[in-house]
Amino acid sequence: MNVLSNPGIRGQEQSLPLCGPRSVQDLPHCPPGFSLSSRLNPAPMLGLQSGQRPPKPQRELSQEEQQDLRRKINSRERKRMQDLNIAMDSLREVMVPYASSPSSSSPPHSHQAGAPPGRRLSKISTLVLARNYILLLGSSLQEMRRLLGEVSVGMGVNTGPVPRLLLAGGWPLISGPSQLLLTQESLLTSTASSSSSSLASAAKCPLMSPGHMEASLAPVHWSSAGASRGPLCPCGVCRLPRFNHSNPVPRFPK
DNA sequence: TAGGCCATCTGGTCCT
DNA sequence: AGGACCAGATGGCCTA
Repeated sequence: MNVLSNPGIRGQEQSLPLCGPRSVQDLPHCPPGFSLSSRLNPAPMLGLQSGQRPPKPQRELSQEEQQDLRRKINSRERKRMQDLNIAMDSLREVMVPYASSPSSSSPPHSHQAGAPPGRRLSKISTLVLARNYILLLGSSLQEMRRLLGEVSVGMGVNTGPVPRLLLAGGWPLISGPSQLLLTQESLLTSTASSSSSSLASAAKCPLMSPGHMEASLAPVHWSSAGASRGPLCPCGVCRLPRFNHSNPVPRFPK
């Protein structure tokens, strides 16, 4: 039986290896020639080029040893992905205060009684939002520095107490990541359904399109003025002003 | 029912 | 050698 077919068990800490069509439980049914890896069961390399050393002869592992090793590898991979999901959840907590499922231990689409409305941000949405939020913070910092300079010049002092604008908390920029989601429009129709539909339209976001993903890595120049005036992205996720990427930068080489 | 999102398994590659 | 990381494959769940 595949535990994935058991609702509610997904995402929970699995101390035991999964049983399923692709689990180690079915290894005995694997076709001839199946190998866990070239390291576990060194087989002739089909694409071995001349000059390359053939793999060192290694001890053949028994079927039980192979299964144990495969369980260990699977367990590590599961743990790794769970850690990744934990980190993603912590990022979601920062980005989306109304996330319905704060923990990855809950089914991603569950609508349990008592759970807050709305849907958990997808991974891609979380990452795009985080990126945009970081960019916005950077531009806010720049704007703050610029205004601080103006205030200092106006007061005729170079150094002095923090301007009252800052002390009063009236900074006209962004107050938190949720502002990336709760635009004026969404505030007017502030319902969970609108949030869900906005998230559903994330896939249509031009910023998230494959082509734009490349360009979106380029440095962008934001300003609070531009953020308040420019046309907003039609997708419901980022809801950020469109901007032009003039100098796309290459990805980091793998 | 199709599409999106996800967890898991798996084999390969790289690093320590 | 063992672990981390990655990407492809697969199948389940959910929503429109």
